[in-house]
Amino acid sequence: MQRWSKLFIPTLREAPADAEVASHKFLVRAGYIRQLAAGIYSYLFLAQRTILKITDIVREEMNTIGQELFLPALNPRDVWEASGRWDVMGDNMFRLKDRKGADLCLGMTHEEIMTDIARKELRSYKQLPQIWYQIQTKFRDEPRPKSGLLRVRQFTMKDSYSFDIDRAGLDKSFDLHDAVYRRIFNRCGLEFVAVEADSGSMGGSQSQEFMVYTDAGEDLVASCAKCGYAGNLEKATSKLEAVEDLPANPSGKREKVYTPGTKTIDDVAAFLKTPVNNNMKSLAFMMTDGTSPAGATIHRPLLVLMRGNDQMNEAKLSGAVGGREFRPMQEEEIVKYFNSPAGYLGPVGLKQVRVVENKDTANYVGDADQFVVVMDEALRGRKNLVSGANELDYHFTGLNIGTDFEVTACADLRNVVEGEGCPRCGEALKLGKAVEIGHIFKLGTKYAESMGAKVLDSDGKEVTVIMGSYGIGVERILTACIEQRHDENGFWLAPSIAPFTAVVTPVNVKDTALLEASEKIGQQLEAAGYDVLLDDRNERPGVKFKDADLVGIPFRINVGKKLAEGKVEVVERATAQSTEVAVADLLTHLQGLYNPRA
RNA sequence: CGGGGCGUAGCGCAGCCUGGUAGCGCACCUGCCUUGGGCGCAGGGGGUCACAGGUUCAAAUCCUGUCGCCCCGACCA
Repeated sequence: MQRWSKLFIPTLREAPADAEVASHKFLVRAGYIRQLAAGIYSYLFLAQRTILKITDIVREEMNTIGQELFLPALNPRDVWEASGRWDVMGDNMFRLKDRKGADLCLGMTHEEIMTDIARKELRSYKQLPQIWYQIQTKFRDEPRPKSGLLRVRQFTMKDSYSFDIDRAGLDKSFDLHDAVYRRIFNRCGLEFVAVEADSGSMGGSQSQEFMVYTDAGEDLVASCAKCGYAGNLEKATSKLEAVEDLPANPSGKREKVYTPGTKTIDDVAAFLKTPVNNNMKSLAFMMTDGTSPAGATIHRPLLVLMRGNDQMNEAKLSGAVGGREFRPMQEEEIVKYFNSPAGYLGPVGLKQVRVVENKDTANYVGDADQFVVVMDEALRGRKNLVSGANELDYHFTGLNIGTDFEVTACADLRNVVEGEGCPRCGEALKLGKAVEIGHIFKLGTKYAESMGAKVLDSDGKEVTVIMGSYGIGVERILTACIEQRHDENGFWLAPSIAPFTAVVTPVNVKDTALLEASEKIGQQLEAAGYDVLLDDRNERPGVKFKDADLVGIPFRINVGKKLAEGKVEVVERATAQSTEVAVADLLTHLQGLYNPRA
């Protein structure tokens, strides 16, 4: 049992002016954290206690499927060069030199180090599968740290890596993590959703994020309350209502129409008196596409075709062009490639690349001025569309795919809009901001291949091991809990991760009967497995109640004037519900609310 | 990296425009008082005014530069 009067719990009446989100304000006010620099925080006593409780849960659950290691945060350059990520990580990686001038970095994640161990030590399929995990500090030089502990430059991550001999093994390792993650987040008292996610340039085949809905979040998630479908906006799709096509032009062919001063889709639709979704929006980008024989980066024009009132998702486009980088065209580039001012662009008459499929991504074959044209799925099968004619003040009507223009590829590119139908069951989708607290995905052979992690299979043949990568942001569990469980006075953590499960509050410590009874109660609860904080400070009751409400402890036991009748008061922080309980019944009563030994 | 804002006591802020003794609330220390929702009274401690340079008899205040922090955007394995 700890005595508040002896502890360092620096609570504040006011939040620092630079705190915006609830978790940040309360973590500072409740004396959990103090900032050292942008995105770098010291964890004080209460924070450290809850983080240890969280990692205890993580460790306990992870031990059911894997083995804990502890790997260096300080990494030599060559390991990261072996995977190719020394360059890829760019400014996001902290880099330093040792006294001999050798390059080192601080680990952002540990695929490289784990794979390095695997390639040096694993020899046979008989040693597989393996699941190795660690709980370690990670360093990322975020361009913009923000929102307290939500986006920081130094944080704790549980990261694990699976090594399997085949796809089926990887599927199993993935499913094991999925199940364990659900248990971990449930035990921490989080309401979360598992969502389909974009695997990005990691090249994974399946990727799932664990998200907590909160306005403090930076991701957008679409989910279906009926069937449970959920997807990151970068991945989510929806059932779209069919759009009625316009009738064909009387000529049966496309027609060029004079549309003076109509630079936006809405202008064109209004001018032609056609629904916006019968218009095709043309978005022009410049894309990098490999290097020329001379070593120069090739820049290639990229045209994206969307329905008139759809928004394009950049992550989806990135996937559609094999992860190549792109940016919007500048005005003079538009004129150069389209021979037309912006506002009247369209796909008709553009020179296009040929596509040669290889095993990973499409190869574009053609001169550097030849276009890649990617069309959104929502346009597939549509007829008699309207689009710019690549000429000032003119648009085409009656455009048909295959007749009037070709596309290089067709892909899902649009952002789902709230209220659209769930792709599985048709129910209206909900869209909300969310924080990512965990991510599991199938890496495949990306690192094992580039770094040469191979074993012999049962036929004596050398095969590359298949990997998965699985992360949990430890501090984000804490912040997400606070975002989910707070009011104007403070927050309440789940008893499993709260720094203390109960605070015993003698209303007046000068009254020795109250203090002694409180101590006795505290000892009794400790014996039953509760972490008890005794608020023995010589403060007025109001001060103690305010502090207790602030710091996240789920239960409070008030020891006051009713003690004369043998009664104390149990207050549940989450509901503010207060119950008078005879001291003799206190333990049973509390166990009914939460039993640490259960 | 682009845009905006802010740096004055532990926290929240005023003072700066119009240069002249550095202030307020909370917190902290001492004493008294009080004890069921941040109580009251009296006394007290604490600030190189982010840093550097300049202007001036005199700079928290005006000028220049630098650093730091926050917000929006870009970015984000």
